[in-house]
Amino acid sequence: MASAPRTKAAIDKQRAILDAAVRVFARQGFHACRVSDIADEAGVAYGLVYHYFDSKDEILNTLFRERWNVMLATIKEVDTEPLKPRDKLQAIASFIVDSYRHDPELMKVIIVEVTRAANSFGQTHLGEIREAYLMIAEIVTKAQREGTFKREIDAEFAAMAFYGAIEQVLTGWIFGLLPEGEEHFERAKKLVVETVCGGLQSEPAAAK
Amino acid sequence: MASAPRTKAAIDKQRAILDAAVRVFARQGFHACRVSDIADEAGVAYGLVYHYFDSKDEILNTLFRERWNVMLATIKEVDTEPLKPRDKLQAIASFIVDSYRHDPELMKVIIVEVTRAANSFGQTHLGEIREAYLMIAEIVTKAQREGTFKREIDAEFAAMAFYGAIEQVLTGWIFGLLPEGEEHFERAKKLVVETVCGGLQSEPAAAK
Amino acid sequence: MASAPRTKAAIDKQRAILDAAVRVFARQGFHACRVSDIADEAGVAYGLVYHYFDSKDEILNTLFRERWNVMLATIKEVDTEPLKPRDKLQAIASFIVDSYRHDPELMKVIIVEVTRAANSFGQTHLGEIREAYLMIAEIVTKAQREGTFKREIDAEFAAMAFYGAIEQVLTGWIFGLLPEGEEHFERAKKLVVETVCGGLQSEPAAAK
Amino acid sequence: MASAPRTKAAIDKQRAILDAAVRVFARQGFHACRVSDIADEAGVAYGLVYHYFDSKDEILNTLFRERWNVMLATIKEVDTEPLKPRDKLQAIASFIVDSYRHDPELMKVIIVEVTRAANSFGQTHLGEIREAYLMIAEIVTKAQREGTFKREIDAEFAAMAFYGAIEQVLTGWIFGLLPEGEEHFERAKKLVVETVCGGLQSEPAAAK
DNA sequence: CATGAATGAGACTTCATTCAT
DNA sequence: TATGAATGAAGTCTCATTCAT
Repeated sequence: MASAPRTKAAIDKQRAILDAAVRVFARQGFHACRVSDIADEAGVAYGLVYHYFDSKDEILNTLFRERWNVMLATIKEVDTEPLKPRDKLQAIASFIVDSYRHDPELMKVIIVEVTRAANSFGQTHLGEIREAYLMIAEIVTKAQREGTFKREIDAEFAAMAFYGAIEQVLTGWIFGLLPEGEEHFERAKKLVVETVCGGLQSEPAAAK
Repeated sequence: MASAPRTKAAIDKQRAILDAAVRVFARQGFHACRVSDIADEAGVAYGLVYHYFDSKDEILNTLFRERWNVMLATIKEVDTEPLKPRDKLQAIASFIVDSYRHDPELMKVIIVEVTRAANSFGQTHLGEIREAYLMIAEIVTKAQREGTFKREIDAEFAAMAFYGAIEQVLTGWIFGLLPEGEEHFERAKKLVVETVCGGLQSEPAAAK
Repeated sequence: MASAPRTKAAIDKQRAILDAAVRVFARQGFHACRVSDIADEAGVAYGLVYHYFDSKDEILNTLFRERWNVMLATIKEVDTEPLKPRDKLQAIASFIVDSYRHDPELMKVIIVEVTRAANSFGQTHLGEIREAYLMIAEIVTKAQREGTFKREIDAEFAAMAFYGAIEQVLTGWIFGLLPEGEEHFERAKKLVVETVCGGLQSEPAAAK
Repeated sequence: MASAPRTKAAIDKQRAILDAAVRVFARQGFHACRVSDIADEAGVAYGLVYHYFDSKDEILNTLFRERWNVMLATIKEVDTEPLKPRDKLQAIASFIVDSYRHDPELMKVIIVEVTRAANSFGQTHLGEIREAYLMIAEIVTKAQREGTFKREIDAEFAAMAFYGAIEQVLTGWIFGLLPEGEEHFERAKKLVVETVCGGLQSEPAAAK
């Protein structure tokens, strides 16, 4: 960080810049926006952005880390609770959907600019991203050991499928391909877990 | 297109540029690479790229359309065949995985630069992308009508989850998070369908 | 000056800033360093630098004038003393070398940033710099009148050669091209005068 | 170099940029001028400067090397000729003065921006600069071995004094402190050698 | 006196695109 | 078709200076 803010007011300014960056990144995309757009959106002078951040990159890195750390902490906490595997996945799915509900622009930025950006920020945060996948895989592994989940589906693979399904639903909202709104968010939480855990097939068919 | 190639040699040149672009986009990312990088990779003069393409954007657009049209055609064809819904999804999953197996760089480019790029190419190709989702959803809808698939999971939603699961597996390969290789590709085809159609839960648990 | 310091403590602060500036200018060069570097080096707040100085330029100007005035005073004094011309030049050479010995960083700054900076500070201080040359030339002129020095070498020219020889020796030390240390400093004082006054040629050859 | 020019016309353009840079650097100083000033002076588009050079720095580096290599070659050649030591130094002094006469702006740039720039370009070209000093010192060393020059003055030291005397004369011209013109140039060539080799003192005085 | 946040002009550099040959 | 020189708009980052407290 270019300069650690010392006063309360300074911290607020830094926050304002980060929040403005979310809006601008979400609206225009990281590459298409200019640092001056962020400054304008935040209502601060151009130079102040560089007073608090070393570069445009660092702003996105900061945004990603802030949110991803919450996610990692959540998954970690969920895993320690006495829940059934499916409920653990349900809690994670709910958290991610709620993250989107709470701040869709931030999640858009994270998904569009980081978790799929194999040549730029995704690479930078590979370790942190992988950590989330591994923790989910761990939940699956435990479920397989206790017999709740099928053993023939590799845990790491299952984790990717699960996470991918959720992220794609968010992508659907982001692109305007799926309907948004309270009820849809709640429904999505259930459905994604029902899909990945219960499967799309009806019971009789599955019982084939 | 800047200039439709007439001669055989010209068509080859254009192809060489497209193929070079795939490698360069995959290696450096669309934004990070320069048009001169593509020319160098293709072994042609800088200006020639502009003889065959109007812009850097058009190169990516062309690459995407070429591949996506094949995908759309495949899904369309699959849907007309007398297959069980799950086998249709299996065929689609196989096609996508094979696409990656056949040309991982191209698929990397499509996933990283287009299907998740909500502010740039993703927006440009939104119609085509949606078309694929809708066709998959249509398969699900029919399956639900005939009772093979559960009706409580919205077809469009199911389509997104299905597609997202596959794309995430490809993303795992792209990022080096999942192991690649013939056997893994084959296994992935089965597992993704087993996960989404059959569910992660073991029968007894599901039967609960 | 931005604000003439009144209290003893204030004077010390201003001195600390000047001393810090010498170190920073010597280490990074005037252009490459930032005002904040000076503040950091001095251990004072950024803004305080501007409390004592109007600009970054003024700091260097102050440093130069402080030292150059001592030099001018010294030359002036030397000239009034009842010394032989060569001894006068010897005294000047000694003063300059001692200046370097006493504060090599300051002399580095003066030579590198001022006396050769034809487009910036050198131009600003042209009058003062010329004054030194003229006083040396005056010594030579008198020596020529009294017959101690050859008349065929223009006094002004001789002054430049003399001063240039010394400054180049200092440059050699600054660049690490000539060995430093007490004995070298002492030796340099003698040699530069011996070179310029006595000449490099051995007597027989000169007597040719 | 950013791009090696291939055609005759391209080489001319590159030359035009270098020549323009000399004028601009000499007039405003390296730091004070902008790349656009160089482009304007050369009558080319801004971007073309970067087509031929990687950076503003590289332009100066190129200018320095071009000239300095000629100097090194000249000194080397002079040293191989069957001349008396003093005549060798005379040849070198003449070459430097002629360099100034031929292209005073280039010499100004080299002296002001490189040979005394201990923190930037001087450091970059330290090796090449030292090489010149060493070759001159070598001439002195040989002269001392054969008895032409006094042995009590270290050769390296003498080389610095000699070179410094010349450079200071050029500096005098650059600053407008010494009169320029054909006759002065010719006179300077002789005087600098007479000063450094013969000494300022008149014979009787030297015969002390 | 002292602090460091705030400002914004300015410069380098990049690179997509055009053009003359 | 083919080449690569030429163009210039645009964006990031720097940093001297100002200002509110």
